[in-house]
Amino acid sequence: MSDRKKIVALCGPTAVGKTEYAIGLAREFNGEIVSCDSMQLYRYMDIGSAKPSADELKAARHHLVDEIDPRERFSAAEYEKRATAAIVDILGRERLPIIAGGTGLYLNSLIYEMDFSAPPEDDCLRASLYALAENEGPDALFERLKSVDSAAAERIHPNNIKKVVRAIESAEAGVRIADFSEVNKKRTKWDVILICLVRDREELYDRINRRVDILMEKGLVEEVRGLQDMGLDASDISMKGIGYKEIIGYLNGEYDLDEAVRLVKRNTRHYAKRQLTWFRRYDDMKYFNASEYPSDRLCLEDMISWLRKEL
RNA sequence: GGCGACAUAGCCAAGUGGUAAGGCAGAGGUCUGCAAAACCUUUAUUCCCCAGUUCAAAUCUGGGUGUCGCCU
Repeated sequence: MSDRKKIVALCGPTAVGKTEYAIGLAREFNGEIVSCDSMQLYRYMDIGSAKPSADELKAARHHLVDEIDPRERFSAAEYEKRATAAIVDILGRERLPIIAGGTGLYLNSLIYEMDFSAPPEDDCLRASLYALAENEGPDALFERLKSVDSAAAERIHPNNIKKVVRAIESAEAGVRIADFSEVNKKRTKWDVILICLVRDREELYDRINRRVDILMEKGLVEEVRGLQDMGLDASDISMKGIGYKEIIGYLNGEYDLDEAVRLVKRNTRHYAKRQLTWFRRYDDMKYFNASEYPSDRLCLEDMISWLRKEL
């Protein structure tokens, strides 16, 4: 049909088993994996982010894993740039890019033309806006948003201070942030075939709970201690990741280790649920429920044969 | 066997005569430069059971059942 190239995106909630499936697809279709994961990007954060193992990284070429120093500030805009470069590179070598991961906003930036031209963060202004919310309440901050961008005020909840601040910051610099619902132009460089791997909720939650226990056995606490020794603390973006922020709380003496583990499990379950909500926005998503197959191998085979027809 | 306390949603729990707080878990959702973030919505026609008092009972009375504690 069109001369646009087809690429694949394998998404799904955390702990569903994406890594293994993505490698399976990469092997079958001469592909390379472009990670779409806001935490696996960071170096030194191997255990908590459930990064692919050394063997898995060898089994297929991975991009955007282990690329960023956790002390750096990263953003969706930055991801979009790097991932686009990786995809162009892979296509240039006549191989299939397979986007794999669960970070919805990042994925979205590769499917749709998102306008990241809005001004970047202004720390000084942000600090004063947060201070305003702190001292005079979220409503005072919200009034300011109304005066500079009434359309944004229509769709942002007054309590969502982070978003209100961003909208004010952008509007006062001259660019009103766009409404997500208006982002409907697909990217012109490629067509993304969307696949979502899911499992029955109960099974997924069970996998999450078990995975957290495994991360603990692998030495998550030691990993976090090491990151603290590197100078990282709760204020770093990378340390907002699930598994990191809770262990930091434990190391700071806010609660005991059992409580930290309970929080990691709970927050991971909540996260998986939010991811599933996000993916529902894509009408053209093809779902594979691994719980409906007797084995992962058979599910992967089914996925491969479906994809073969699509490519 | 005796005495006492308690019994409210999957869990924790407030409520001592005026029509069931809150938290957690669960479910649904929002999303344009921190996204594993941030935020929103939602969950008991009924308070262990039976009878009684009252205009009105989760709240008071009697009986039953159960749990826990203490004593023998």
